[in-house]
Amino acid sequence: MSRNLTFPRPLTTVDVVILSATTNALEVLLVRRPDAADEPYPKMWALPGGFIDTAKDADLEACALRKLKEKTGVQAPYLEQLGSWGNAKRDPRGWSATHAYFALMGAEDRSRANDHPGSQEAQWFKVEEDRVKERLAFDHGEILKAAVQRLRSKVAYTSLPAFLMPSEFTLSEFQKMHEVLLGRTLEKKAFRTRVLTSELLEEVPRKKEGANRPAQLYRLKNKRRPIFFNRPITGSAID
Amino acid sequence: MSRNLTFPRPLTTVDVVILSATTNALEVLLVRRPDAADEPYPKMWALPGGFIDTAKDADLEACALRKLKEKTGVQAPYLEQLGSWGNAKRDPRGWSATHAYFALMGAEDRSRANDHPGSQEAQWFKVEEDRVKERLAFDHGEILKAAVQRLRSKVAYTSLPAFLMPSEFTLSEFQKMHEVLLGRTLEKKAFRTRVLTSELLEEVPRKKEGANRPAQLYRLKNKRRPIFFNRPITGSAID
DNA sequence: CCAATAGTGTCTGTTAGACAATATACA
DNA sequence: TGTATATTGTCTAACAGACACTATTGG
Repeated sequence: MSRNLTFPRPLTTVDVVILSATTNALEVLLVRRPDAADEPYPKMWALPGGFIDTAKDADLEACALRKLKEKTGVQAPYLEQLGSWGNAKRDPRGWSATHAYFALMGAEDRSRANDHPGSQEAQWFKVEEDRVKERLAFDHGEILKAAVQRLRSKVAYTSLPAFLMPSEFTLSEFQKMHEVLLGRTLEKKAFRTRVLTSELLEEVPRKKEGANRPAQLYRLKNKRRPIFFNRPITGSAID
Repeated sequence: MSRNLTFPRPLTTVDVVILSATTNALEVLLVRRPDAADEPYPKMWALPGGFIDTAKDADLEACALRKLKEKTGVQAPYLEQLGSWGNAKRDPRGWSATHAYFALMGAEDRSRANDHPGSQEAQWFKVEEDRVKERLAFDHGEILKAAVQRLRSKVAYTSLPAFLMPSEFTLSEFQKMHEVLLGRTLEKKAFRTRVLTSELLEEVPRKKEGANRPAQLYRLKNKRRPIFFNRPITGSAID
């Protein structure tokens, strides 16, 4: 069957869609492609990623984490395998396949990423709908789109938005994050009941003060695993 | 950054977890590894799959479909990307990564697969819990487990079980399929209401006769896309 | 009539959606 | 007190879970 090792091997990369959010918008971290004659898509913006280092990377996830760390200095954000894309045309150098991951980064990690002295020019781009304004290298636009769609669809039935929050936050801030991701307002009471009756958050003995009634601060009970709700929250009907 | 093309390229394969079901159990199609000196895991059972043919395969999914067709003769079953597995140890020949897919095959396609004169010994194995009795080649046991878990978790909130049914079936048979996959009985009324109020099925003008009241036969409205329910069906509570 | 399976009626419990009402800060 | 935001109360609708009941076939 497989007169195996003689098959030409596809180029293999790992790319990471690193997402974070301001109070207004979802953002993605992109890096600029090198400007060299032998590099495809020179100077264009692209997802952080690149070839697997078979000497350093024990497995695919380790490779994704390495790239994440190199670009942002962040060790352990929420990380999920997104899918893989491979075909004959996506890379002008030949048949190539990429293993894509997506990472969510809270406010503290986001600032750390901003301070990180990367070897490559890197910048946060606002995500509108499911794309950035720039045309990206390779099929990275498509991969970004898949990541954003995955995140958006999971917002309705998981606690993923929690991984985009700072370490302490109010319920209103948490609701606002959901609304930014969904692009739609949510019903306050339904949101609060849902969140508070789940085992997602715990109170911290502090309030956020302002020119109004202070708001209870909460933090995540489990910084690693998302929780799954068994009914979606959608705000108004989708029809 | 990437002094790229000089990196050693991992071995790259595509594997397919082909699932079908009898009225009693979920089953998976496995093939026997060749018995040759230069082949790893000789004579062991493994998932159908193998190297990408960069000349023939336009993309990863085309490669998965090609392997599916080669092993079963089936053209277009339900096919979904499952994930990728890659590390230094899974293949003794070196750093390797596989892109895994999973396919669901209805009764007719299942018989067609049985009749298909494959180039390699192939056989259906009963899946118990989330494994087969045999130890599989490579990390295929782990990949199978992921496929079965994905299928099982989707049973509760999608119409995936429909893709394991024959082209016409009764609601009782459909319910039984759910029960086989979940390993738990379901409440008849809740099941029927859920299915019938969705847009999943349409009646065919025929009944299934037996030594009892004849049952209405139904068929899938859309043979390609699953539908998503917005509440899970679980039978008894999960606690 | 009996056995067996198909199919329905109806009540309860949970939780999202809508929206009004109340609470607590600062200025 | 007024303004702003936090927090709660309450009613409704949708739908799963439980379980009893009726329907329709062959033997």
